[in-house]
Amino acid sequence: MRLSSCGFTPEPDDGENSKCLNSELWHACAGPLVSLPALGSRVVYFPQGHSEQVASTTNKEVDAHIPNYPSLPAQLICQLHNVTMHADVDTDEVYAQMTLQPLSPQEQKDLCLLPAELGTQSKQPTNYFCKTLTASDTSTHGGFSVPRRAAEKVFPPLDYSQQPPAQELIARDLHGNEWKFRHIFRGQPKRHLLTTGWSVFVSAKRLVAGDSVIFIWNENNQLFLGIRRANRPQTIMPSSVLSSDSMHIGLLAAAAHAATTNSRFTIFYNPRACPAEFVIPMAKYAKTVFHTRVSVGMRFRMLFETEESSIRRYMGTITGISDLDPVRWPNSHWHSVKVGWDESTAGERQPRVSLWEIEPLTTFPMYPSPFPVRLKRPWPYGLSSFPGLKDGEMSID
Amino acid sequence: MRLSSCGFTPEPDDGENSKCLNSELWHACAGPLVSLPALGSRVVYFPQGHSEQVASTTNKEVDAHIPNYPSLPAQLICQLHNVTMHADVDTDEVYAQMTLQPLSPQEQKDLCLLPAELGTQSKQPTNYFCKTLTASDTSTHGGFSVPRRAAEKVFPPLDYSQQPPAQELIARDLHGNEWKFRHIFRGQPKRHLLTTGWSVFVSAKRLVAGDSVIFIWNENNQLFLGIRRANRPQTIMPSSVLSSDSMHIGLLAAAAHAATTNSRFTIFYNPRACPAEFVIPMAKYAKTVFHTRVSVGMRFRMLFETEESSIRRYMGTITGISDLDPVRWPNSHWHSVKVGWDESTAGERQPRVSLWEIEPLTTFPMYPSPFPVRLKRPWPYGLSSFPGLKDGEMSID
DNA sequence: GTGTCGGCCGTCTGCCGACAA
DNA sequence: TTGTCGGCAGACGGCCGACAC
Repeated sequence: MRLSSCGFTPEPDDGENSKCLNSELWHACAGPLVSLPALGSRVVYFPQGHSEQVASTTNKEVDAHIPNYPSLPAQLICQLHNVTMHADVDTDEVYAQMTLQPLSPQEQKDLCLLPAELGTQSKQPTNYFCKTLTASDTSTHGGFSVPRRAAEKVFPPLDYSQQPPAQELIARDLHGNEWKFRHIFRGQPKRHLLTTGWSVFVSAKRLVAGDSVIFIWNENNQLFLGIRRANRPQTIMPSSVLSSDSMHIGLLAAAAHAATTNSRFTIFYNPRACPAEFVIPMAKYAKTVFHTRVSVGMRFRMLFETEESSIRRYMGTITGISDLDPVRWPNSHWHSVKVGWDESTAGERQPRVSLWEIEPLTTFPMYPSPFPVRLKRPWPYGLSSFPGLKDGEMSID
Repeated sequence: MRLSSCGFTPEPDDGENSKCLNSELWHACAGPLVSLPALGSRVVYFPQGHSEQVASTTNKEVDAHIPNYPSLPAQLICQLHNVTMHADVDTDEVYAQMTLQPLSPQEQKDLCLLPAELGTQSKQPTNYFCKTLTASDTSTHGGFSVPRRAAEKVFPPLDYSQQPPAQELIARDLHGNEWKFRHIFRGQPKRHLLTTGWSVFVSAKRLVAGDSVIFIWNENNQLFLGIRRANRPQTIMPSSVLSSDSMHIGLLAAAAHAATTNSRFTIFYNPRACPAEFVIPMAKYAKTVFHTRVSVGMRFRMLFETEESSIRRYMGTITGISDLDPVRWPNSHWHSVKVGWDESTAGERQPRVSLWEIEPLTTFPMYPSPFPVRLKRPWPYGLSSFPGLKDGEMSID
C-alpha cells in the first residue's frame, strides 16, 4: 500500500511521496462538511475523538484495561505545524496527516494576544458533479450515463455540428493518474455517455453500484475525477501489524509524551471513517465553549451530509450536559451535550454532540463585547476549569 | 479487511472470526523456518524485535524522539496464554496473534522448578508442493502446468484408463473457501494441467508471475492450497490510521504497561514481513544464552529459507559481541552477535544475529550437567545481569 | 519434463438505439 | 431525463497439441 500525498508546505522529510495532489478534489471526496484547520494556526486536539477514529477503523471498542495518562488532558491546545492531504493508493480513501505541537504554558497565556484564527480555507469546488453509480453504469454491458446538467456544467462543450458529437476526455485522479474516456452525445432521446475507457476505470477502482464518482472542472480548464465508496461497513484493519489495544495506547502515549515535552507529534485524520473531527480550530472551539451559553431544553440545528453529497440540517433539543466519560476524561467538552432529534429516523443520529458542532437557535453572549471571538482573559493552564462557567452549569444531567 | 482466524484454544472473545483455519497450510505458507511457541509455555518477548517488525511493515525507521520506557526491560519473560493463526482476507498474508502475560517476580523465581519446554509443535506438512508461477501459468491464455512429481505426490491418482485421464479437484484455502479445478493429463509429451477454474483462482487472488502456490494433501485425504507472494517490496500501511511513531510508542507502552501490572497484552507476529522472530521459547533462549559460550572468531552456521521454500545453511564467523542499542536497550541479547558471512553474496545477509538463531560449530557447555536445558539457579529479577557471564565477556567489540 | 506458442472455437465485452419509468 | 434492455460485431478467454530448450 503506497500513498499519494500533498503538503501545503512540502517538507524534505516527505521522502518520495512528494507528488502534490489536488486540494479541490481531496475536499470533494472528503465531503462538504470537512474542513482542515489552517497551517500554523492554533487548534484543540481531543484524544477521545482520536481514539474513536481508531475504534471505528479497527471495529473494536476501547478496552477498559488501557492505562490512564494523567499528563494528558482531555483537550490539548496545539500549534498546527503541518497539514498534508493524502489518498490511499489501493482504495483512494482520502485522509490528512497533521503535525501538532502542544503549546507551552507561556504560549497558552499569550493566546489572548493573538488575533482570532478562523480555520476553513479551501472549500468545495464550484464546477463539479457527483453521481451515484447505477447497475448499468458498473455493468460490463455498457458505459456511464452522464446526467445532462452535469455534463453541460463540467465537461468541455461538444462540437454539435459533428454527427454524433463526441470528444476525448482526460481526467486525473487523486494520485495524478490519467484516465481517458470517450464522451459522446447520442441515442434517442439524446444523452451524454462515457463509453470507451469507462470500464477500465470501473474495474481498476473496483467500483460497484452504489459507489459515487466525482468530476471537477477547475479554473485552469483541467478535469479531475475522484471516487467515494458506498456504505462504510468496515474498512477495518486490525491488520496483522498491531493490536487495536496497542493502537489505542499508542495514540494516547504519543500525545501524552508530546504534552509533557511540548514536542511535535503526528496524527492521521480520516474524514470518511471518523465519527467526528477531533482537531478543532482554536477560535471555533473558544467561540462556542466560552461565548455561547447552552442549557437543557434549548433547541439547536446541526449540519449533516446527505447521500447525494449535499448538506441538510436536522433539528434537535438539548437534553443534558455532562461528561461522556467522567472517569477517564473528566471536564471534557468532547461530546458533552446530550441531545434528542426531531425526526423519527433519529435513531441513526448520535445521542451526543459537541458544542462546536451545533448551532443553538437562541444564544446569550456571555460577555457583551465587540470582539466576541477573542478571549478576554489568559488561558488557564491545564484547562482543568473553564472561565465564566460554574461547575454546576457543566454537570447538568 | 476481514480476517480468518484459528485459535489452538478457541475463546469466546474471538467473536465472529471463529472459523478454524488449517494449521498445516498456515505453516506451509509461513515457511519452513517458522514455528510458534507452544500454548501455555514460557516465552521471552523482545520489544526491540517487535519494533523492527513494525518498522519493516511501515517502512519507516524508529525515530529517536520516542520516549524511553524504563519499566520495560529488553527482554520480558511471559506466559503464552493464547496463540491463534490468521490470514488477511484481502492478501492471504499469514500472521499469528499471541496473548502474553509477563511473569511476576515470584513466578520468575519458580522458573527453575519447571521442566524444560521446547516449543516447536506443528511443522511443515509432508505431502505438499510449492511452485513458483510462470508467465504461462498466470496468463489468461492457458492453465496451470503441474510439475509431474508434484501431481503424483499430492493429487489423488487419475484413472489412466480414461482418454484423456481427468478429474475434478476441490481445494480449500486458508479462509475455508473452496476452489474447483479440472485436473487433466494430456498433451504431447503428456503432462498434468489444471485448466477450468484456474484462471478464476489467479484473478481472485491477484496472482502474478513470480508468486507461488502451495498444494497440500493431508492425512484425511483433504486438499488445501495456499499462496505466497513474491518479493516483499513494501506491503506497507502507514495507512491513514495511526502514524508509525504512534505505532512504535503503542507497542512499547503496551508492553511496559503489561510489565508493570503483570497483565496480559496482545501482539501480532507476521512471519513473512518480520525480519526475525521476537517471541522465543524460554527453553530455547535459556539453552543458547546460558549454556552456550560464544566468542569472537568462533565459526557458526545458520538456517535460511531458499526461494523454493526449502532450507539451506550459510556459514559465518563471529566478529563481535555487543549491544545493538546500548543507550535504549542495554544488556539485551537481541542481535547482540556481530557476524561475517562466508559467501560473496553475503552483503544481503544481516550483519547481526541473536544467539538462538545460530549453531556454533564448537560449544563449551558452561555447566557440565545432565540437565543442560534446565536453569541451575533462580532467575534474576529484571534480567539486568546474567548468571555466569562477566560483564567483560558481554561487551567484546 | 515443462515453458511458450499458433490455432481454433465460444463466450463475453462493449457500442448502438429502443423503450419505459 | 435516464435506467435497462435486445441486438450485434469484434475481442479476448481458454482448451488443444506442436515444438523447443
